[in-house]
Amino acid sequence: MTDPLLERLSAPTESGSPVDLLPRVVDRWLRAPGPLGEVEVVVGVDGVRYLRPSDASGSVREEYRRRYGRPVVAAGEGDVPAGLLPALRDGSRRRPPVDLSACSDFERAVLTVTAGIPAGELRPYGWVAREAGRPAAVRAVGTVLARNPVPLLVPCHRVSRGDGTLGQYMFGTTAKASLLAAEGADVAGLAAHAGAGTVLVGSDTTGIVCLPSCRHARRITAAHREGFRSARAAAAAGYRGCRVCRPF
DNA sequence: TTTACGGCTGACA
DNA sequence: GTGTCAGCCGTAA
Repeated sequence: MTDPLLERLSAPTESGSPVDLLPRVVDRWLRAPGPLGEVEVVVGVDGVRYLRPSDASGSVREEYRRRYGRPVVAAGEGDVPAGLLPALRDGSRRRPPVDLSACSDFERAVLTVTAGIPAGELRPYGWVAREAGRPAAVRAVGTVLARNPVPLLVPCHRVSRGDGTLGQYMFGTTAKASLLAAEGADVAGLAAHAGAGTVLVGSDTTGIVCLPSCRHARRITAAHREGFRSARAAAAAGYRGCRVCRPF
């Protein structure tokens, strides 16, 4: 550490008591293996603040400083948050703490809703907007997710377009599909539903409709499965929405 | 304060 | 079925 400001922040005070201000104003940066290749991660005392694909030129740290106005130093051995490596290896594991305090209320709401989408399942942008309390802000949800500070940890790859197609992704659509496949999603089957215009899948024995990727939708036997092109069509047919995936 | 811009959607030709 | 377009809405410049 050569920055004089950082040295002063970490120095003992005149009264002799150590100041632990340093970790509160300076974040830690590290590289870690991710499901799509190496990633760079910035960690603060309250959790992971930023994550991006590795870039040898140092642009990730530069982008972080510019976006959040906070200095970054290399992390030490003990600075890797518990749960980070398993979460990056397998999206279904328990996540490390994530610090979204630099986000706006709307961004935090969108990211929090997104974080609750189960592994291997998809929810539409409009669904996220509704669950975040701003049903009309569908487009804005896309904007927030495009800037997701912690992709993979907040699984924005599990958000799809309303017609069932995958939509765009920070790391590319192919990466989105492969992440979902690794989580157990039937990507080809979901694409087939979307291609057929089927947005919802119901069971004629229960009268319940689900989003096609919902764990309950997968259990409907072929003989009793009925596809719908819209929530309105499903409701008109007397179906109610699944309480797990809440399609409408 | 204003404007432009998106990981979108639904309607309409 | 497939384009196109206007509308929507939070951000950043």
